[in-house]
Amino acid sequence: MSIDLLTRPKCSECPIRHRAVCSRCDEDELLQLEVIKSYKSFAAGDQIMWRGDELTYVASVVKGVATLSKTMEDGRVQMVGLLLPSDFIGRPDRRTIDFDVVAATDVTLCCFARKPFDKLLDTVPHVSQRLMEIALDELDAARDWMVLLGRKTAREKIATFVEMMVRRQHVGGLGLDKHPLVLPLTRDEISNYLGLTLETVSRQLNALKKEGVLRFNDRRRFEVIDMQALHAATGDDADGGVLS
Amino acid sequence: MSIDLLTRPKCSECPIRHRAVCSRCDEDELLQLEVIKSYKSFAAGDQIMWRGDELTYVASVVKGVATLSKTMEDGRVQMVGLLLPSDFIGRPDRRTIDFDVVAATDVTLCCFARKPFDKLLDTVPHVSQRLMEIALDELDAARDWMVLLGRKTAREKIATFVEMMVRRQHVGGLGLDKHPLVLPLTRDEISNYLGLTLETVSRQLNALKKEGVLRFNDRRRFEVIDMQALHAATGDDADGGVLS
DNA sequence: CCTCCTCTTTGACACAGATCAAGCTATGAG
DNA sequence: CTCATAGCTTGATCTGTGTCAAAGAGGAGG
Repeated sequence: MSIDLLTRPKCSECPIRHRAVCSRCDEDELLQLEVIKSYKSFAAGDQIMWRGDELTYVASVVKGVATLSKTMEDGRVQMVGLLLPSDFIGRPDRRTIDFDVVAATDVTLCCFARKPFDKLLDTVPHVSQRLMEIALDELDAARDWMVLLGRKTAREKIATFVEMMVRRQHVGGLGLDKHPLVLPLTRDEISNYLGLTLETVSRQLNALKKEGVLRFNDRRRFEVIDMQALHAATGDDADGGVLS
Repeated sequence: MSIDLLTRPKCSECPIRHRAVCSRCDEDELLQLEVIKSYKSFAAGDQIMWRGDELTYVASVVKGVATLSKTMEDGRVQMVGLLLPSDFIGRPDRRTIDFDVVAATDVTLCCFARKPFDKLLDTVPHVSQRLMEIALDELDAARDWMVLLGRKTAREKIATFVEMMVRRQHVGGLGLDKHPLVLPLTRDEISNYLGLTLETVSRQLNALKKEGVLRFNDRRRFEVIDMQALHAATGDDADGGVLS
């Protein structure tokens, strides 16, 4: 999965130092990019980009969680994407974005200036292919989310969300689907992601707790007691469980 | 808008006869494709592709309307896309699709065999760029739809849908945002697109009729009496109205 | 240690939309 | 012309979530 788009740690101990590589040929063709990349940090709650902003750089999430969301005239909010480490912001040939990007936790981005990046796309072959893959992955994710938003019950939405958190942290992280899992969003943010209210999120989360499916230490830290029951509650096909 | 992806009418009177062109350089670089393309027709209701099918060809819709939808284990259905004339089916480097494609009306597709098409992507530069644009357009559309599914009321959903039908038929068609508009989907299909039940769709549509916003001849054919009221009912920003 | 502030939980109640159930209207076949 | 069928409308009722309100954590700063 898109771990090595354009940024990859030079050594695993120092997750901040990335280099640009081509994931296809696995060579440092793009080492030139080293020169023009930079890091930006944002505190939890900071706005990273505003809807309509000129995109002066593209970026990859190194650390933390950011949200993409759209706000209606009257204030209703729908989150349309969640950026975890290794996810990418930016799109070739688009000067602006049509949603807000906000740091949900403290976030570090690895940024590439727009112009050189665009030129890169023309010169190095496989990079644009990689970007296409990313775009299609996002499209698939968006469509799955449409099913969730349009047809799933509150309980199924919550279970799906939790399962997704488990999977993403399992893959990126250290293994062990149990002990050290984190909910990187507040109840309110989760509700905006799932098309619910924060009260409903709270109730459903506590229902799963009461049933012994989840356990919470903190409000944010939890573990899954009964993975099977969790999956059963998602409403998804039986197989989709462990697969990427 | 993506009218001239890979298929463009040779003359406007004969919309069936397409040739492959590169929309960037506007040259017939791809005329070779003439050789390997073919037309397939489907009757309303026909399944065009099944979820998980091997994609042996990519295609462009010439005539008619097709739907993309996902079905949950227990039968709940969510439509995740609507293909109108000039829309494209298929994705580079993906062998399968994860949803069903069904003909909502009689449909004619302009098909290109998979293999030569893939090779084309490697050789002709701007085609893959065009595909990227298409993918990003679809992604934007999917995200707008997420807002609709997650946050809009039944009335807003219906109004948004109708407005979209007006816009799409206005652009592709002959002009005149009035008289000859068609609802290419049944109430049931619309409900699956909007995350509602068919009864709610029927009620909301008739509500708009009773208020004098719409008028129906047929169950399928309608005209917009009060465009402004329609837009006001969508819940969208004031400006988005007439823009592409 | 206390206090403020933000996030969360919990309860009571309301309502939009789902569900269930007839009945209606076209259209096409025989 | 009649019948059958598929799609649509309309009504009555139910229910899952939203809404409103109040009170309970937990952390940060003094």
